[in-house]
Parts: sequence; structure tokens; C-alpha cells
Amino acid sequence: MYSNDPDKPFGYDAFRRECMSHTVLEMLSSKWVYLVVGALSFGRRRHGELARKVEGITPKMLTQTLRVLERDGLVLREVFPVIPPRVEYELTELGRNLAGLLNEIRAWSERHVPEIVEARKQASPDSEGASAAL
Amino acid sequence: MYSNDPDKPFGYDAFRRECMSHTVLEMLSSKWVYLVVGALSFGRRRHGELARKVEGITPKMLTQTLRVLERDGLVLREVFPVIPPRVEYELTELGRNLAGLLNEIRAWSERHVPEIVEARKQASPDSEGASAAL
DNA sequence: CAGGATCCAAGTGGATACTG
DNA sequence: CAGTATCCACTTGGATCCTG
Repeated sequence: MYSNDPDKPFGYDAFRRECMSHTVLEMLSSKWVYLVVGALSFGRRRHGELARKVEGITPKMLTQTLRVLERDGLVLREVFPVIPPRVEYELTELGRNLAGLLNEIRAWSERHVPEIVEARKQASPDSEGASAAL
Repeated sequence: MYSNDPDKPFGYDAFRRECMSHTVLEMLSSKWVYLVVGALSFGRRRHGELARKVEGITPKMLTQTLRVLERDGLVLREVFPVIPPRVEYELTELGRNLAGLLNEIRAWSERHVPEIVEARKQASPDSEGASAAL
């Protein structure tokens, strides 16, 4: 598919709606994916530990995010048959590979806050179309 | 803020809900941001050119995305006072800096399609919680 | 051509309560 | 503890029509 494009040796093009790589990009475009993968990049973690690290995430979103990551082969889930339950999550090889990139984005977000806040202030007096959306 | 955390020399922590870097990360977690910034990384482009490159984006989402990027200082918008209208968009220095990272993610998405498709197939027989969400 | 204005269907995600 | 289930407010984003 699309292998006739010389710029795309792998035959995938995320700019195309029907391309599988587009759905991968879509999966990655979630703030919770960034943060959960980021939290797991420190090592194997339990559900509750993740919930505490990723501030503001609800149990529902945490579970949902972990399930998607597991489905796509980025996270391994291990259940211990004990009471009370104990479940641990860990990045796979593929997940660790991705985590490097995502952490760079996260670091970038932290590093460039001043410029962006400044830009927003400039744009603010007062809002145009961008006001509604975050 | 948060400057008492030795791991965060910049004093920002995207894991914290109220931290400005969290809102930056939130802004970046959009498939359209990835693709529009990606399209602009090839150079200055007109509205219509972007619409054609980023398959499936509606005029509304394109404009909205561009406005957010402009507001945050990642994109410059230049209007030519001619008829019919001509508007061009271009990445700023900060935008080009970001584009490098985002393009890596996009390339990653394209490169790892096979593994992810395989993982999804394994997970499929048949769906658990991850089925509903993309 | 660029994009504003509406309308609306569907998805997202938060809050809360409950269970093995 | 690690979820699941439910309800619901809000947002997202597509479709459509309109204008300088």
C-alpha cells in the first residue's frame, strides 16, 4: 500500500486517513497515553501507583488507557492471584522504545512553558478563535 | 513552583494537573496538531494546500488547529490583502523545533505498524475493554 | 479562497457507587 | 486493591451553508 511513494519506503503514510499508521498516531494523541507511558518508563508499576503519579486521572481513564496500550503491545499486564488483588504493569520492548520519544515531548512541554505562556499572553488581548479550545 | 523537586530543574511537571506544562502537553495531544505541524515542516503553505495534504481534515478543524498553534507561538499567519484571499502559514523557530520531535513520532507510527497490527490481532480474539476506544 | 456560523450526532471523560 | 458499571455534562468534530 502506498509503496509507490518514493518518500515512504515503508509504504505507510500517516497523512492518509485510511492508512494504519494514521490509527497508530491517533492512539498516541492522548494526553493520558503520554503520562501513563511516562510514568511506566520509571519501571514496573501497580495500578494505584500509576493513579497517584498521574495526577487527575480517574480509575476509568487509567484502565482504559492501559487496555489500549496493552492491546497495541506497548504494555504488559501481570495479575497476581492474591487477595487483595495485585496487578502490575510494565512497558514492553516496543513500549520502552516509544517511551523515549514521548518523554522527549513531555520534556519539551516542560522546557518551553515560558515561551508559550508569553505567546498566549500576547494573543490574549483578548481571545480570537482559539479561546474556546484549550 | 515545584522547584523543590530535584528531578525538575525547570520547576515544571507535566504529571501535575495544574502545571502549565500539563496544558502544553494537552495542546500537543491532538492528531491534527501532529499532522498540520508535519505538513508545515515541509515549508510555508496555504490553507488549501494544507487541507489537501492532511487528508480528512475539515476546514473547520484546520482553522481551529492553526489558530491554537498561532496562539501558542508555533505558527505564523500571513494575510495578503488580495482578491481572492491568500493566507500563508509558516512554522516559527519554536514550531520548527517542535516539528522535529513530532515528525519522529509520526515516523515511529509508520515504522511500527506491523508490530502493532500484529499485537492488535493477538488481542482481538475477541476484544476486551479496549474494543470501544480506538 | 479562506474561514465564519450553525446545527447536531457521537464520543470523551468526570463523578459516583459498587464488587470479587 | 483493582477494577467494573452507570449516569451524564460537555466537548469534539463532521456536515452544511454562507460571505468578504
